[in-house]
Amino acid sequence: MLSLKKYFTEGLIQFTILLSLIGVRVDVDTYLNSHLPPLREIFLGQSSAYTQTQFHNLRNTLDGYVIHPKSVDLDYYFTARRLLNQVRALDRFQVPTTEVNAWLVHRDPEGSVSGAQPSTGIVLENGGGLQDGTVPDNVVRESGAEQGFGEELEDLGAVAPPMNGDLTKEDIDLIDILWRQDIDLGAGREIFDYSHRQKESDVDKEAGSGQECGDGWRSRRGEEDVAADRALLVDGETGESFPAQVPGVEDQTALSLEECLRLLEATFPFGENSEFPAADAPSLTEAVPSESGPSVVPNGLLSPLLTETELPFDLEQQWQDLMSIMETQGMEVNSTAATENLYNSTGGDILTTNYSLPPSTPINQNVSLHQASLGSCAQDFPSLFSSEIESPSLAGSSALLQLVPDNSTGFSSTFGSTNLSGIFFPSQLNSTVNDTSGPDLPDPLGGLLDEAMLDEISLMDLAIEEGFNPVQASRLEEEFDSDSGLSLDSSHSPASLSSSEASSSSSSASSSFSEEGAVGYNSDSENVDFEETEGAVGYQPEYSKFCRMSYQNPSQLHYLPYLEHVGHNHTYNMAPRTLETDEPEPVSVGRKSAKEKQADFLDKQMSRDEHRARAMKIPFPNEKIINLPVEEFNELLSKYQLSEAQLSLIRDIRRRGKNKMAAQNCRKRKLDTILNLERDVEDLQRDKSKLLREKVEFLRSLRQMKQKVQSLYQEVFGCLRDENGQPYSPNQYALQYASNGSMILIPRSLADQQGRRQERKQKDRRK
DNA sequence: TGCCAATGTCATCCG
DNA sequence: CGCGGATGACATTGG
Repeated sequence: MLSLKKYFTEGLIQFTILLSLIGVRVDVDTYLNSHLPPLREIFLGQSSAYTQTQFHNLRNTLDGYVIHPKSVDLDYYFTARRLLNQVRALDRFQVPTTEVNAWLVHRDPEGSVSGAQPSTGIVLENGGGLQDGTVPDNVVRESGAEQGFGEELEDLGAVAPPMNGDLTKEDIDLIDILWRQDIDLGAGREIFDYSHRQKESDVDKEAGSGQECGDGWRSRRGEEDVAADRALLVDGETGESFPAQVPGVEDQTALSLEECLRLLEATFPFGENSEFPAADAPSLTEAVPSESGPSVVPNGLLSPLLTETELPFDLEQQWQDLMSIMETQGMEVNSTAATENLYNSTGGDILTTNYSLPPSTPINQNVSLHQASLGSCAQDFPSLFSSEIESPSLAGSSALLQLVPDNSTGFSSTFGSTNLSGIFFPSQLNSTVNDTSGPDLPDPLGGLLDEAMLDEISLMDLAIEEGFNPVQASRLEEEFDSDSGLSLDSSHSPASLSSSEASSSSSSASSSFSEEGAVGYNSDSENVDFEETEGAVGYQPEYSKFCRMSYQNPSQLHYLPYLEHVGHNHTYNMAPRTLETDEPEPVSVGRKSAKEKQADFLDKQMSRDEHRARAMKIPFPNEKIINLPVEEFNELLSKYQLSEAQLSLIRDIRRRGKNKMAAQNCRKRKLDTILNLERDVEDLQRDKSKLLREKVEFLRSLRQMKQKVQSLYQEVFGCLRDENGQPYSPNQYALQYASNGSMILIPRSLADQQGRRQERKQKDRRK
């Protein structure tokens, strides 16, 4: 039997969770223009047990959302609404202002290092370009990436799904006509969209907080194009504008090599986490001492998400993803002039001599990177590279060009010995001449951002959208101001309601509401000594406030003054006058018609047990029968000479009365349990949504970093020249980080070898 | 009159 | 073993 009960209880919980989940995903109330009651209403019932008489006009639902079916809690309501607004604010993809400022503060003091631009997301969102890799033009690819970003936003649910609202066919036709009339005025069709208008009106109604939520929606449609013209990118949700300049991508042609390296460092702050060993590098490189002091690493380059939050997945995984994505995409993004120089035929002949060189016979040219300058520097090379390069003695026949950054220590600490060649120059490049059109392989990160996940996020956002409508507050206040139909005592104020309910819900929030037991709901009673007022029903004032049985309206109470401070006297089994004496007396004296009315009224209010008690001439009120402790109850019984039938009835009354209270408590508990579960589900969904959003942000940051690294790598690589002043072919050579922080140029075959070795290691480690 | 939500009651379990 | 709380199931009530 116990297991059976447990089964049912768990079944109830599961059912509740299931319904909540359904209620989120199938947002009946909002998105389906439902004529159905809100979901909660479906399984909790439309009306309220305790507020029916108080809020019979309220329907207990505002905009389809139940505040509390049993007792309205304004504190909770407004708190929930405020929190909901905050959550909605979280919902928007935006870089908080403080974080943007942090980026600016941490920027490399040299203004030329504009790769450290503060805009975290959109403009650097070139991952799309990385993925398709077929568009040779950077600018085009960037715009495509922006589109991809927009789609991503939409996938994330940041954009309200289209809905038809309550449109009838006439409405649609009218809209069509109006639209055709206005279309030449430049009005977009969407302004006739009912949902759009509704959303806007909602936004307008949202004071304060609405600004952040709603404006973005408008700006998404209205300002998007304008923003693009202004070279500003507008966050689809927040409406924040970001400068569209992407110095990190295009303007870096003007960067010095030194700065680029610093950028590289800052872009990869993984430091000790870098798992790329220096195993093979020392044999290939000859360390050149660093010339500079402590490195200046603009950590601010990193997305604040990366630095301030716990990474959702480990860096190792990120590295692997980075490796794979770079391998698949290779140099495809690189279409700048500098890169193209790498592939022109002029350098080919010279480089071919190096191709045949065995990797075991490297020579160092000892070219310090800081001596070179990056960018479209092809014409500057003769002057840029010192005689060391041109010197045959130094160059020898080696294909190994050692590049030493001026802050090599920082480099080594951050990169270790990293086979960048494995990252940037996939093996396919060795066999393919067309470097600009890399293999169109799926982005390994794409799996993390697949549609399913984005759909999930979208649903989560929808779930978050489900909540208190801004209109609800005002409506609730109106309802409160209006005649609620019952105001029995002074404690019956919104404040006392909310406070008492708050205490109840706070206790239940800690999952301990059941510990209060059957009498747990009278603890916060204001008129504790109500029991002294004879005739009060057995259950507690807290309960009586919500009890439907106490449906006397104030006017009736007017001529029942003795009930004013009792309030719920429907279980009286005696006429009021007789109660003071505790003596059995004929009930209906009938001296006056008013008195008769009173008696009739009381008769109607009396429960069956009270009628029975009166019929059996039980000499004390049912309240005492029910609520007295056993000892006192027995004492009371002993005072009177009662027949067996009377005693039996009294025991029944006591049993039923207690059970009645127990049932009420039980129902309230059940309801609280369901509500708490519902709240928990909402909280969990909110958390999940938040985490998913953070994940997306991380992935976006990672993509930015990859892109930065890629472009910087290409910058660096493009500036390298062999002893003849010709650029190296990325087909044959690759840059690699050595353990000592230096950067070396090694033949591609060697780099591929190392890359494969590392891959194997990673696989082993995963196992 | 039927529906439905709220409430009451009974039976039962359980501490 | 009786008391009383808890609770599922059913009955009653009232809108």
